[in-house]
Amino acid sequence: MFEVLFRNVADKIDLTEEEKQLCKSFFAPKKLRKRQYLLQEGDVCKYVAFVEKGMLRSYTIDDKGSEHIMQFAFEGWWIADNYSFLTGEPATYTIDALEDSELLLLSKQAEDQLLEKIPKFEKYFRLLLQNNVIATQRRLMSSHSQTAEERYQQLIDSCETIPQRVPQHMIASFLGITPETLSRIRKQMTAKN
Amino acid sequence: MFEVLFRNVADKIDLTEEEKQLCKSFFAPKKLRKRQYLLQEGDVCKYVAFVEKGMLRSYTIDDKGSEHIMQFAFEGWWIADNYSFLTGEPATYTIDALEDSELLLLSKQAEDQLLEKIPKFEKYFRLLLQNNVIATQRRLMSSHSQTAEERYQQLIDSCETIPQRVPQHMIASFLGITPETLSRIRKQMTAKN
DNA sequence: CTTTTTTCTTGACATAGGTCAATGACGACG
DNA sequence: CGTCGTCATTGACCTATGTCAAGAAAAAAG
Repeated sequence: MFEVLFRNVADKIDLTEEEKQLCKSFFAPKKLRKRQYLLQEGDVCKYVAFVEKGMLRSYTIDDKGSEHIMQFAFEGWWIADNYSFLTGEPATYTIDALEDSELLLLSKQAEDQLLEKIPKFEKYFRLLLQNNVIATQRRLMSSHSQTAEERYQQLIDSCETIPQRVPQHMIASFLGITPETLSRIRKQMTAKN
Repeated sequence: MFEVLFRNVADKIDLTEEEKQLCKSFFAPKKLRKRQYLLQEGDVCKYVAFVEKGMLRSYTIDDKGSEHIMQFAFEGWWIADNYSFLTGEPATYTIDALEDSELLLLSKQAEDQLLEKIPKFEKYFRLLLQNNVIATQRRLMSSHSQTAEERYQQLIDSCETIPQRVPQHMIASFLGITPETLSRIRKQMTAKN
């Protein structure tokens, strides 16, 4: 526990040994079995979760009942319903585990204290958020300017392991297309090469 | 100058009078005429800009030469090519003024100093970024789950003044549809009521 | 005002991707 | 090792939105 987190933190800020020890006290470890929920739509998101092991996803369900995956969170990623966490409003996202997972949970309180005791974390979270904005904006622009095939190609280029760890229909959902369409795209793509 | 900025900052953090004075020194005021560029694709984004007056937009141009608007920035909003600003890589976005505008520019250096001298600003920027993530994620999920008509309706509901200040084809571009489609959608919508 | 440029509308047609339904392929589990 | 649920594939057809081209209308420029 905490190895992945500290490696991740070290990329952005430097922590002393004491700070690391202190830091640990703010997190609550939690294990999740595959298919278990971390957060259900309508509940308040009380934690941001850091993934030490395994993987989760967050998704919304629209009026017609279809799922739309917002995020996959692999080892070393954070996941939460940011809006619900920030405001205390009911969550619009559902979060569940795609594999057996080990998490570090940070409550709002704990986050406040962490930031107060180790202000460097302000910078850490700021940088995280910055990268998140950049990535989400890119995804949006891709949605507006590229075909489904192009987006799929880019996704697997940028993360080769995804097809091995995530069922195809979830990749489709992440890309904003139907499983049928993704299946056809893949067929075409293999035909090409 | 600075009225809009300080009002905006005050929503998120409290500044003393001295801090405000100090703060001012980090910003460079700049006026932009309508249609003038703040940033061109390929140049490095050296500033984040706060809009005191007027409005800007940021957009990308795809391989086929079509524009895709990422953001409109009205009074009280920030705008930049975050990735380019963060990394010093050439910008993928272009930013220009849709109206005569007054800006406050913050360079990377100035930002670093601002954060160092008035650490409260870490929190301010963190909250800004958080809202930005939330909004961009919503837009992405809308793109994946809603029709063009629904997205247009929501946009004008959430910002009634937009159609008055922004040409229709730019709203279309922001929504990720063609001007023709938006024109047809509007026709249908007036037919309904 | 008149001219020019930009923006918006409309029609005819094309196409990417969605929908529905059936079938096959697997892996998990009793 | 059979059965059940999940996942992927495929076909036939449908629909939202894109493309191209031509005008009309509005706004900016002279």
